[in-house]
Amino acid sequence: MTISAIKGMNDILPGEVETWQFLEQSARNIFEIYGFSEIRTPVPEKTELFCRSIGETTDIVEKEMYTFADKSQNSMTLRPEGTAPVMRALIQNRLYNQDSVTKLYYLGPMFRYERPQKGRYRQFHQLGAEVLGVEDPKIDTQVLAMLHHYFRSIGIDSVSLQINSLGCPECRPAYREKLVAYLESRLAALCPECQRRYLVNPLRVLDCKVPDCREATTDAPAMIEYLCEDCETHFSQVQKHLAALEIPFEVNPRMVRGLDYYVRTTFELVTDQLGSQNAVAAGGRYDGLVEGLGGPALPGIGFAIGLERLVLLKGNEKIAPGVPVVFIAALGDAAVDPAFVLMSQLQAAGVRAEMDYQSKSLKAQLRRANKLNARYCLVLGDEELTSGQVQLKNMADGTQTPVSLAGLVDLLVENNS
RNA sequence: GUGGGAUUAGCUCAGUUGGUUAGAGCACUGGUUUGUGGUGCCGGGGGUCGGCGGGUUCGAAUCCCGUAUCCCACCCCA
Repeated sequence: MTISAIKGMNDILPGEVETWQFLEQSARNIFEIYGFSEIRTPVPEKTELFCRSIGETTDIVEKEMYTFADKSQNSMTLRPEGTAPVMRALIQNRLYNQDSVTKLYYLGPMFRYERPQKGRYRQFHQLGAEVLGVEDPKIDTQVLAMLHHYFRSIGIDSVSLQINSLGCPECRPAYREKLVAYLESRLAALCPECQRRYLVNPLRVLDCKVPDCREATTDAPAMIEYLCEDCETHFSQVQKHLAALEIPFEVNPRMVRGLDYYVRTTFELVTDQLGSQNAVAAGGRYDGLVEGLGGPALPGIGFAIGLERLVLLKGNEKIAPGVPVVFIAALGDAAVDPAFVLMSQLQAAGVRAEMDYQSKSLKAQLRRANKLNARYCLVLGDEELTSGQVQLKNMADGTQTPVSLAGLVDLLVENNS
């Protein structure tokens, strides 16, 4: 039996890794324009970090974390998301002391123990950004503008932006009571799952996908109708700024978050092209999180993009792999070593050169040159070695140019640039 | 955690109502033709039919049960 990768954890292979690199490089370019710096944190963290930030009763903490004890019996967890570790690093290293605004982005693998399916894996990758220290709604809009800019730059337009406000510790409790009372009056019409959770997590019921539940809750009270004055102002300012920047969006009063730390503005970029995994990016404001983790009372807002989902969206348009500039075919055993030296010289000079490492027939070598889509091809045999002249063949149009072996490197270096 | 589908060559898949030595295309490889490659033709290697356990049968790749993995959906999320 051969050894296979762990369930839900995938290799990223040549042919698809080019798409990843493109998406990552584009993100670095765009995020830098908006003043973000990269931060890299460890993959495992103390389990407590996630319990305290994400919330004890969330699905992630309750049943999806990769938690284990190390040899000293300390409980550690492979990070299931990126925000909490970044906040931990921010507090530990006092990054907030540099400036009144801290802008960070991260990129890396996350782990959740779920049943894998399209666009959802046990090891997956998130690309996220966080802004700390600004409560002004302009920063909410700024973050959304950057997200919008990024998606435009990578050529994905099949997503739409949905926003909502979850209120704050001032106004949410009162709303929550109203919602629970409403749900209690409709309890019989809800799906069993919602009947179980309406007390623990009533907002979740609004996001239920069972048609009957949606039907039964069409006139449920919405958080945005019960926002306190400050939250109301904040939310309307975000929308005003979005309109000013001509960023299309729609308000979805039923959108909720799976993590407990979110307040006020929340948002998702959704698509209809990935089956049931419709969220490609999501995020929101988390004003109490840093303080809750023992840091200063810093407001924060951020998002995370699911890279596997982004790759799936981008996937159709394959990014062509690099092609060799020149392929060297060796004719006869005596030419193999000189061909190898020539190839090495070309590579050392910065020219992408290829040959066949095994001694094959000339036909097989040339077939490989064609398969690799090399731009030029030359045959090196006894004749060429004694005369010092080779025929450089242009594979596209078939034309041949006589070139001296001595001048070949210079010619190709020039041609390459 | 709950459902549905799948598993046969390196890859994509056929294999009819169970019936002898299990097939195709691509890929790989040898030869040949074409000016030293792209085309055509002729050959070749490669599979104990995912694994294990069990059942039905004269006979199982084929039917049934268990188990593993993958995919898809639910749940949830990015």
